[in-house]
Amino acid sequence: MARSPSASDADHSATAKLPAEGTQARRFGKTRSAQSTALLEDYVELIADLLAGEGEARPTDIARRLGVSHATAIKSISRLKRAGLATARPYRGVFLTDKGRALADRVRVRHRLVVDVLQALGVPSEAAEADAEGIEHHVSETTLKAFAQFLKARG
Amino acid sequence: MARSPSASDADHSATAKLPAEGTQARRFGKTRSAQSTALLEDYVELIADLLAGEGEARPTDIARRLGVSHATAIKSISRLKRAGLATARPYRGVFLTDKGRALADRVRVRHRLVVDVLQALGVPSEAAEADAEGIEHHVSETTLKAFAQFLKARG
DNA sequence: TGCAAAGTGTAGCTTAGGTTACACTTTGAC
DNA sequence: GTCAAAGTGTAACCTAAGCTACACTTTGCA
Ligand SMILES: [Mn+2]
Ligand SMILES: [Mn+2]
Ligand SMILES: [Mn+2]
Ligand SMILES: [Mn+2]
Repeated sequence: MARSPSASDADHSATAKLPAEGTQARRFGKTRSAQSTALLEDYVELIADLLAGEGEARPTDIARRLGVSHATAIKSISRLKRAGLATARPYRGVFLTDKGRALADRVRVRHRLVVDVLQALGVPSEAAEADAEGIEHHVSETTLKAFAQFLKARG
Repeated sequence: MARSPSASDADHSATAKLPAEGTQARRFGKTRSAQSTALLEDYVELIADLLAGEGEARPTDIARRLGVSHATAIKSISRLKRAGLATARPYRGVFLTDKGRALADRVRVRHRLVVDVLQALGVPSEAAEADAEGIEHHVSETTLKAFAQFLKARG
């Protein structure tokens, strides 16, 4: 088609609000990759909590808490194993590897921080908890630092 | 297996940090459904921006800005059509329906607000823009109101 | 001691979202 | 006017994540 120059060249756009193509693509790409790790993060966080709270993490408990079928949970646990985050033997519950425990720790801290910031901004606690469950996976290290700073400065 | 009572009954857990099963399941379910609309939201927002800035929204431009192949963009545009958010005729670009425009407006306002709050918290602008691209899809109406309130109160 | 209920695992299906490869339109430039 | 390059559409394939249905283990309790 040999790309018409009429509406696309340079920056003479009406509102001048579109970011550079590559910049925008990089941002969306980051978001997509965050989504692909979100599920792993939620699983390891939950498994760590169950292990700490109940002494064991069983597929059915995990499934019930996530609101999915046990079959779905079991398949995701396989993905955790493939990713080197968890171990599990048939009928014997799920455990975290060192790597899984390390991830769970980071994820738990981040979750807490996101909830605290939301509440500091005046978000009611149930909304803060619910929204944090999704937001946490998209908060970069840079943003995390700013959050910590903000909470500290604010007492 | 008849569920052993030993470690699961009541609330006598060690750390007492786990939310009620149903509450937690509801939160995770909300997050999952937000993820399923995130892609639609990003597409309509981008299409609206392209229409405003360039006068047209073509599959290849959309694909380049999202950082995906044009084939992927075209398939997602089909999903937008199925959802009643967009129209498109072969080789003729993409347009938004009234519903699509309305969604784009809401999404743009929300995107802006999230970026502004992040920056107000001290997040550098590129990180704010990048993180907002993911965060925005998980911000509830309740949280949105709190954000607006916070920005107003703070000048 | 056994057996039913609960839990676990697997198979088969679906949708979403991504890819590459290839064929078909469109259109600006010559 | 032609025609090549750019854009568009479609097919075939992949993985992730969800589901239901069904078969197999485990284990508390009668
Ligand atoms: Mn989460
Ligand atoms: Mn979490
Ligand atoms: Mn977005
Ligand atoms: Mn956005």
